[in-house]
Amino acid sequence: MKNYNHTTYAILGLLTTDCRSGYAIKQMIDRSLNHFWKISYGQIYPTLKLIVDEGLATVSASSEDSKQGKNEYELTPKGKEVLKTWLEEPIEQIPVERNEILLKLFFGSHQSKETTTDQLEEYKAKLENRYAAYTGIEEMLQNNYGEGEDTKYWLFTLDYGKRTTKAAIEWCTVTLEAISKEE
Amino acid sequence: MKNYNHTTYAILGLLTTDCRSGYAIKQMIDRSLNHFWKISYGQIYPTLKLIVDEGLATVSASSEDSKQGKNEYELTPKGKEVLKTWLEEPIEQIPVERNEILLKLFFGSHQSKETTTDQLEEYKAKLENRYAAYTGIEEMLQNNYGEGEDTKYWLFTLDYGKRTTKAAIEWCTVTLEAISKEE
DNA sequence: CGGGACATGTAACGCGTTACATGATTCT
DNA sequence: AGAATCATGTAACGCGTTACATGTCCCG
Repeated sequence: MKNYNHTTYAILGLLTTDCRSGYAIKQMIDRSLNHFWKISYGQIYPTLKLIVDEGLATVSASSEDSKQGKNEYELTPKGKEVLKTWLEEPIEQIPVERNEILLKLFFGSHQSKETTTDQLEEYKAKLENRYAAYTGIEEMLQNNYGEGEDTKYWLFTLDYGKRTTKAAIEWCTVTLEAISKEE
Repeated sequence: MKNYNHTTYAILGLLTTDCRSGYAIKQMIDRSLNHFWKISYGQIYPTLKLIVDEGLATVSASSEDSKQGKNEYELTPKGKEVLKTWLEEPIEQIPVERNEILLKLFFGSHQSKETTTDQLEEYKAKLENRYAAYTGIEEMLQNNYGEGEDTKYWLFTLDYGKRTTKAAIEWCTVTLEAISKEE
């Protein structure tokens, strides 16, 4: 079976949910997968085209409604099979995330101490916002979709985001303390 | 002042340490920055060329030694200034790391439960290896470089890796428990 | 009737990886 | 002599972002 890139599998997976259009996929990712995935329209539309070309989905060019340029996609059996095959494959390697603040901190001896602490404070504030956003999504999921089988898995991924973000926040706290204390 | 990409700043920063050649830079990153940065030769050599073209470093084409194709780079005052300016700039945004296992888990309702747990177990094992590697680097740093001003900052970045990795390992544990218990 | 959300799409560009190509030095 | 490591470099390719272009629908 042919291999596709992760973006393709992500879209294939989202087509199993209520997302039926490129726009809906973008929204879903921005709202519910944003802690571990992101995507741009510049990828979505060409990839949807590829998916149709490969026979993994069909597109109904909104034949019934007034032609408001709204496309609805539906997975074919082949598309479902490709998705399932990928899901069953073992994971490759864990990625190295490039982190700008750690890169700057690595060269911290060339910074003023004030700059270092400012950057850490700002990073911490951003992480706290992120954490709050995750909590918000979590509550939304628990209220709106409490029934579905999917929800359970979506909450698992959120928990990952919360735990790692919390650990990063704690790191900011102790690092700031260490820097200020040493003086 | 002109802007460069993060790869360029990373190399500029490493040129302030003992790393003087492309090969040494690659080794340093693989050994000591691998928890938050990586780079390939395909980037290093063209970037070093750019850095010289821009007057941020000079290259001594190993004039003295037998011409064994070994280049030594040295930052110019301008290069130091560019680096410092970048270090003082506030950080942009925190990146979204794409995570294959979370993507698969998000679609976990389409997997067999066994596949899900296998993937989580494997991910956990890889995280544990990573954690052990960090501990190893930490010990090496504390033994070999205990004196330098840089070491303190390098240990901060390692601590970040350890804390977030540990949080991810704990997440694996509780998620595996939740999945096995629910049945 | 104007603004915001909905909706689709493309082209240019930047970045990074991979594979390839080459050759010197060092160790056994 | 052969292998491993040191060392530099390029070309092709894949992926993703950004900016641009276009148009509809719905609410007030």
